[in-house]
Amino acid sequence: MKLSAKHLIVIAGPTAVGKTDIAINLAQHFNTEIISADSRQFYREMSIGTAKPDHNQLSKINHHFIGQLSISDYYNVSMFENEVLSLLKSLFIKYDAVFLVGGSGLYIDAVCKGIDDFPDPAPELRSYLKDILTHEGIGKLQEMLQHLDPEYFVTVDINNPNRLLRALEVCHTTGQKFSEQRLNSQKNRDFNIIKIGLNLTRPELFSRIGLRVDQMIVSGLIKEVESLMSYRQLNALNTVGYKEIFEFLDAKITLQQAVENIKTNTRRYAKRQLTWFKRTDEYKWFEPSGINEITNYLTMTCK
RNA sequence: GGUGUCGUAGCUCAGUUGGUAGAGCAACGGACUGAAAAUCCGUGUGUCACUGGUUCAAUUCCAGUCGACACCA
Repeated sequence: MKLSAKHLIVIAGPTAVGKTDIAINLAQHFNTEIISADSRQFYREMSIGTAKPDHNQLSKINHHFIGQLSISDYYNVSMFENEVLSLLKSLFIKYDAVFLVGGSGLYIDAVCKGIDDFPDPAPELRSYLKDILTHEGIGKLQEMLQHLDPEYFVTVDINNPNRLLRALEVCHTTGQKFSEQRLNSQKNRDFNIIKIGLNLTRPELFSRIGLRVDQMIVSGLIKEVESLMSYRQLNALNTVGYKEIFEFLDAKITLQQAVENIKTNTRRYAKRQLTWFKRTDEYKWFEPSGINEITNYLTMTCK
């Protein structure tokens, strides 16, 4: 453990487990602020479908990185890392502990461990490579990568277009192999990091997901999605809760089917989140009802 | 009440001319360093309704029971 008196307390866990409420309680108890690490709550146009904290919740504790972007803004993990680090610098002047709360594992890891620096690829390059994918298929991308970076080619998720596009993008932009630049280096942070994971039994979690999706419909999800219809091609809207309602609005499926699909896709998302967080033993796991245990644990650990 | 059809995985269904069974979806497991609520990979989880009979062997053939549906009364 570092000698620094500053602590970043991470609260992670699957969607719908109850992170928002717990984090607010804890932030009140420790008298501090919350940084959100939720890659879809960044967007101000998406509220109901992302289960953003409501006005009442936001008024209790200062939240950062909620609704600071528009869905048409370009954004990525590296930008998040830099912005959070610079925000932390100023928050740690006022507070000894700050909470980082969310379900986006990659974003949390970028803040905690850092991410290798790559130059930003030109937007034209990205669309050029995407065109190749669309018109010539993934085989062509595989061929290109095998030629440009044979080392990465043998370890890459060969059928995953996103991985191939990214590697090619970096190779082309830098003129060097992706594998030579992706060092997976761990950056040192001048604050201590404490990681808390929240989880429930599967039946409890799945039941909460079902209830929350039903509640979203009641709260006006359809209207929210309808208002975004003309932006549907944007990446931010390639999101559970939005893509299914688009299909309903296209009259491709019934509302009932759309709701079922949202529940199913949310369950799968929750499972992927758990896979991410469980692959390290850095998290100390609690049930969301165990607020007292968490408070005690944090009080002890922060000393 | 009678006749007929059906009963196989969580769901929808296929199949076995008798050698204990397989698809889709769901589910489960995993990967993942600039799209990450994205993207990708892997895995059948089963008293073949029940009870008997025939047979070396029955999920398959036969009988009965139960259940579902349809038609006739």
